[in-house]
Amino acid sequence: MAPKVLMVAEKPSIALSIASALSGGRMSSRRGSTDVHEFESMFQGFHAQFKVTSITGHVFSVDFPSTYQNWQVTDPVDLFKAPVLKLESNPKSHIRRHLSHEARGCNYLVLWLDCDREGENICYEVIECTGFDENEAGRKILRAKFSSVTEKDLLIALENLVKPNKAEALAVDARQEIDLKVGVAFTRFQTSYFQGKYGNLDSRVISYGPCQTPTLGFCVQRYMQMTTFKPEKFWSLNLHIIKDGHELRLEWERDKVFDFDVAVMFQKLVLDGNILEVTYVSKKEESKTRPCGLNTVDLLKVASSALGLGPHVAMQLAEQLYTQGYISYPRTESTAYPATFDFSTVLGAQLSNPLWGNLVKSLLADGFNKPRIGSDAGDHPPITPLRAANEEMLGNDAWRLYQYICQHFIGTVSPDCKYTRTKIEFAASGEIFHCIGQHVSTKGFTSIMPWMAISEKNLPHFMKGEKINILNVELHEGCTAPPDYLSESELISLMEKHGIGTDASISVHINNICERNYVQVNSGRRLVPTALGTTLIRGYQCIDADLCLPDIRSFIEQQITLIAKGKVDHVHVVHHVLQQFTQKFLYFVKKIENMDVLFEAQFSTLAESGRLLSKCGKCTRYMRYIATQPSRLYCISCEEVYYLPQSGTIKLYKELACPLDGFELVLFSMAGPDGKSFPLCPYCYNSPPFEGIDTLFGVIKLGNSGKLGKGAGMPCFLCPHPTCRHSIITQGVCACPECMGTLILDPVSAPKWRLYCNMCNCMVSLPHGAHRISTTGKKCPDCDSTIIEVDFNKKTTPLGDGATLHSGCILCDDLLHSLIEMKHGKSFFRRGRGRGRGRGRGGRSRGRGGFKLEDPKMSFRDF
DNA sequence: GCAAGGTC
Repeated sequence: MAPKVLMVAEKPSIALSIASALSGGRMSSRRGSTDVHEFESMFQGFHAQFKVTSITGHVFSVDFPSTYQNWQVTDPVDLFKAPVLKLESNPKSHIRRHLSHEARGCNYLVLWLDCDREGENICYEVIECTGFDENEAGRKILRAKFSSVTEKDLLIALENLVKPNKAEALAVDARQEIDLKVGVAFTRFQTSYFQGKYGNLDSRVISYGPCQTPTLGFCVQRYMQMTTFKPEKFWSLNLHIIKDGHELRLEWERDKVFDFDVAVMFQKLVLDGNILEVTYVSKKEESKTRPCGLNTVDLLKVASSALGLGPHVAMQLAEQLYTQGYISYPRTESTAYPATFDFSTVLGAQLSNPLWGNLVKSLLADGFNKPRIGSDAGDHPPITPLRAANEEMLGNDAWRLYQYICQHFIGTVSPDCKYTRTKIEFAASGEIFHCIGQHVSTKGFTSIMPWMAISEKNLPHFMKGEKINILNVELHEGCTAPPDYLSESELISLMEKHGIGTDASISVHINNICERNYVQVNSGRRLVPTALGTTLIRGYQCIDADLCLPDIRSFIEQQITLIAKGKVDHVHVVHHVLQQFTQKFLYFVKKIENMDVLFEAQFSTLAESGRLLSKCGKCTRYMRYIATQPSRLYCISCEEVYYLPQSGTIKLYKELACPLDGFELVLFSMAGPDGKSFPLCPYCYNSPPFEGIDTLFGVIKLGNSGKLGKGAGMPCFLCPHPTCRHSIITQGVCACPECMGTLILDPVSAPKWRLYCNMCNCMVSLPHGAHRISTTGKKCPDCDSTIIEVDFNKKTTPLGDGATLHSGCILCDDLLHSLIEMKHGKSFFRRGRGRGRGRGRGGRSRGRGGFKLEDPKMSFRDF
């Protein structure tokens, strides 16, 4: 039987290229989690059946077990020693199931992941999913090494399959674990510490990361240079002459001096001599070289500085252009084209362009230049256009980005720009002056990239030894100026230089520090650090400057490189690095007050922030509501913070209190005109009373998304399952007749509903056949308790035909009594003992306490 | 609620 070969690529586009190349275009494709291409061909000397499919980047990502997920319970320092789980990154895409299914019955697994460390790591993720075993007899795992996806390179790779490199994969495992533990530990600690003290930090989370923090560090460093800059006055000489009827200004060789008297002395010296002699005339052929291929970092820099598009947006647009087939893969480090690159075809696609079609035509006719040799990172070819496009097809921003990619590509195959540079030097009383002229002979690539053009400057003719009269010598006073805020483009260069982030992640880190409110993008796309950003960096500098220096990333990289090279065991390296970071963390915690004094000077404490809103259940005093993110309540006397759901508004809810803890309920309304509202208890929201349930009285998940959103409703808090149809008595405001505690609808007994009170463990049965219980929002005129509605299902009701909806007060028999009696002849509820809403506060009861459904003594009245 | 790295 013909052997079966499963091939897996890192992304769908590569799987398609591989299948087309190996099958000669004769394959069939079917849809799956990712597409599968099937064909038959020769493999290792045999006729074989091939399947080529792909994943979409990493299949797994690392995280902590659920026992470490609670911020209140877990001490961040414990995270350094915590176990780490690999979980499917995107469970909904079912990549794992897909690979496992496709691998069934296959004899060979060929891994076509990108040829870098991350790719090597993903190889082992794929192996894990397919169930292949390296030591298994009869099944083989092979790795294809390729530097481009041209047919030729892919066929060569197929002939030279190797084994995947475990050491490189382990280096990535190490990086993942270190990044996770360090990032999460510091983030949780400093978030809890500062959010628990200050009210106007205006960031949901005070994050720390070995990439994002040094990125912020660069912005703040420039800001510090600006604020500490001391301007200095300087003076220079502007010397003018007239030659062939043209006035000409000459540059002073000394440029500027910082002493006024010295400047005046030079001015006098030159004026007294009054004659200028040409001492040197040079004329040189110069050239400005055409660009190398375009990589991601250069694209992002141009997008920011010339097109005004931020890196995050630029990457989104590039991604869109790529998936629509207008450009090649946009995430690459390489500026060198592969040897087999087909320039004519790429150029040919641009012939129809109205702006540069003619230029392309002449390049194709006259023979275009081979691009300059750039650097080959072994990942993907430089970014080039593929299909022709116009503005209508792409939309303005995508079109401008596409246009640049085209111009750059055409530039790379155009001639260099050639020009003549003339320099004339003059002397006057021993002082040297000069002027420079430029004349372009070949525009070359600057025709298509006009912003790179050499400016023409014609000079009159000068002869060596020629003497010229000085027209005047002006003393110009200037002042040194501080540098401007760091531009995005400069930041990208710094990140690249220091190895912070990768081509794919640089834009993410910059976006992160913006979203966390550490920097703001100013006009001209310059990054202005916020008070929060500068305070954080100044704080790290006070405690441990390493934490915000780029070396922190290079240290990790250098350590894991030892693993990749097989020099040190990965467990040892991880242990060693984490031990160092644990020490740094403990020292940071110990010295946090040094950072805190900076925060104190900059921000308002929680006690000074927000406004009084709702009562604390512990001290019964009003708590302050802080609306800036993260929105929360702060009790000044208890010094406790209660976080609230974000992105919405909060107001007091009917002055009702939660029966479990006495905290006043608040109403959360989601943002937007149709935003739903949910009542919630601030205490329960922060520490859910029932295990596995997000919160009592409102909020949180419903629907498949598991998030608040369109279609979300109030869940049954007894049964957290999203499809549970049990409703709770709305907002739980019906009071228990015994103790005035809130009665909770018990779905366990459905369809024979019961209400139970978990304060006093009593229970009230409701009529059999009731299929919905809810509150009316109306109050009983007698006792001020809430009137409930009992909706009976006609078919099952023992009450007889016509029984539909009954309203009544749960405390005051009268209303309910009379209503029910009309149909039934007896009351459901015993008369309540108390009247009014006074309620003793019991201890907080966790879980369902002593409530026993089957215990008849507990039953208030078993109907 | 948290990192950084893939990719869509």
